[in-house]
Amino acid sequence: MPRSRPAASRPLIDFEAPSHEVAPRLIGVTLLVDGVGGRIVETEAYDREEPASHTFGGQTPRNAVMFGPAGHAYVYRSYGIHWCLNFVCREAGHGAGVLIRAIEPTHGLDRMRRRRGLDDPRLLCAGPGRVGQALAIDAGFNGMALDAPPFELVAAAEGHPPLVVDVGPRIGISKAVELPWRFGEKGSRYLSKPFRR
DNA sequence: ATTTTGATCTGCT
DNA sequence: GCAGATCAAAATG
Repeated sequence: MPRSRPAASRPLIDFEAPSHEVAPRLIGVTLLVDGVGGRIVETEAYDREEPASHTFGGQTPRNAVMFGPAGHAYVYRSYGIHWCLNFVCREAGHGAGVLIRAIEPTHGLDRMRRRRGLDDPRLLCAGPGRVGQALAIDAGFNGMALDAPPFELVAAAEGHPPLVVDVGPRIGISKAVELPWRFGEKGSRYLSKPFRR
């Protein structure tokens, strides 16, 4: 009698899917970089077909990784200051990804506090630039595979009550504002901004 | 409580 | 030149 296949033998997330489908599935998943991180509580989807995406105008040196295979990290510099982390989605050549916007810190709080120069856990990873600083992301992570160290993704534990995902418009963009491609854990105190309705 | 400003990178016009 | 998938400190009401 074959026993059921261990969950670890199957990829945790199918990144070869549209980013607006991958983004909500990432909510509740634990993201660790060198053992530091926590539960993803906020994401945004971006896609080549849509003008808010870095890939909208085609491939450039900066966004080249997003045109590569899914399941890799796309890291970009935001406003000249911050490093932001994305997960590449869809088939190679498409140009789609999910921006990691906020994390509920659970692992390596001390290291995150040192990197951020802050104590309040609610401010450690509440925003894409803050996530980058807390996890010590920089250009060297661009293009790295997400299924190998230093990255680690851990499935969400089944919660009681079960996890509910809020949906809304993306933040900080001026084009394609109508797309409801921001996702977050309902009621989380670790979001970059609350969800309205 | 809301607005402004500085940080100063990347790609487009 | 300038706008942008941002954040924090400073100025202002």
